[in-house]
Amino acid sequence: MILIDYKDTRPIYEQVVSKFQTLILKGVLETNEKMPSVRGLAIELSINPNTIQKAYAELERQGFIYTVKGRGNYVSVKDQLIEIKKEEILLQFVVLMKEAKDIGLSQEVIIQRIRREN
Amino acid sequence: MILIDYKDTRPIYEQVVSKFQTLILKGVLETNEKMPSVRGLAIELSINPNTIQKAYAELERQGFIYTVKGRGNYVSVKDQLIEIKKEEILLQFVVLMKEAKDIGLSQEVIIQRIRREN
Amino acid sequence: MILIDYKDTRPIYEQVVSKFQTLILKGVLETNEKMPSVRGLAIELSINPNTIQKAYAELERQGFIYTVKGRGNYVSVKDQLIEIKKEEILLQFVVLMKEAKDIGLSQEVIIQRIRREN
Amino acid sequence: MILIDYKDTRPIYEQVVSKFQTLILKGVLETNEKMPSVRGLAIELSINPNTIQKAYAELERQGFIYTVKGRGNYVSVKDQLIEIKKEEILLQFVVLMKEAKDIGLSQEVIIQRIRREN
DNA sequence: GTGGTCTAGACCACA
DNA sequence: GTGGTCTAGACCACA
Repeated sequence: MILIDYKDTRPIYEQVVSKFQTLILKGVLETNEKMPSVRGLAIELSINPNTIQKAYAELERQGFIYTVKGRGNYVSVKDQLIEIKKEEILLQFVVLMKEAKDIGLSQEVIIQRIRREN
Repeated sequence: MILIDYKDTRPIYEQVVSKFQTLILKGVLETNEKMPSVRGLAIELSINPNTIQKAYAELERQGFIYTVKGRGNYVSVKDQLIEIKKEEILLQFVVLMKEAKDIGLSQEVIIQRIRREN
Repeated sequence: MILIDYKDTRPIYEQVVSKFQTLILKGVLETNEKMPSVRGLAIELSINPNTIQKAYAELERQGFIYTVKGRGNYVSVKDQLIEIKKEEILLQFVVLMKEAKDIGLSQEVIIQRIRREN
Repeated sequence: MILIDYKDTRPIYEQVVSKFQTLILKGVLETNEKMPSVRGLAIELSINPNTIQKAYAELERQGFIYTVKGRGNYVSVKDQLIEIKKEEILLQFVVLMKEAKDIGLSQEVIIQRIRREN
């Protein structure tokens, strides 16, 4: 389900976080579904359990999963997540647009390019 | 001219690089203008000369400045830099657009938002 | 595996870069093989870890190695490196040939000498 | 006669040395002709007399000029210089050829390329 | 353990 | 004065 890319420059725990975000947002993992156990996943990927633990803590902080003590981790309600994610991306567009303007790249050129590429 | 933000998670040398990139791209520092000396800037910002050195080496590698031994560092020809930067930003827009589509954020919603905010 | 030559006028970090380039290009170090650790090599050569760090950063920038945080440095895929290197050397031949012509050294004399020596 | 290129990465004195080598080898400056005075040239190029002094010392060491105390510097006998230079270049070819072989670039490919480019 | 960043401070080449 | 290199040593994130 998850593969670590050792040539990726990002730390492993960040890769794990990002992979699960995608799996959850795309619906591969469904609302309230159980996440793989920390230990089990660590063995499967041959990485340190601390690293998985850190990734899960981050996913919980971001609201993607919730923890039930003694039972494990579960996927949060998806619809709310998507709304949050959408806002984040819109914000990134606005920030990038500002950078673009600073170096004389006009809104219209960018909008044209976005339309062309998609 | 430059301020270090100790709450910023990025390393200091990276902040310095990024600040100067902006100053150069915005034209605050002009082509062939002398950069602050390594030692002078280090004292002004109360950071170690090695850290400035590292930032300047990176700026030189990226083509933003050029070094004359025994004389100092100078700002490179700006026009070429801007063209490179423009391409980079357009690429980021395309990447971001792809992410947006994956979670069902339509082109038109994004374009509307960009137009509204700017 | 690596020896520093203190009579060499080049800085130490450059010698280290150059030695590893050779080892990688010659195949002594193979694709995905682990590089010596920064600290370990520093102790072995009795030089400062920062100096090794600088050399490794340069090797990474040039595409010879890749870094996995918390794990170490690894040798990159070799084939691409060799193609780049070949082009560089051919370019150097052309430049040198031009210099030769400027002082009246003919193509044929050079080709003869190369053939004799090799 | 001589122009300093401040974007050149080489130190100024080295640029001066290299410019005069070319002028002498190409015959622009003839055998026994007087070299420009250290002070005069320093003023003309707006650089430090120490720098010119260093360049002339290097040219003398390499046999390109000779010094007459109280009179100035003079261009050496050209024919000998050319022979020395030719040997140097041939040596560089042999060294480069060795590098080429190490990465599997054959003599014949190089000779072909040299022939094609010239 | 492993690499990345940073400080304090020295010494060198070059101008 | 100016940048470049290096040492000694600390602290941090990551595994």
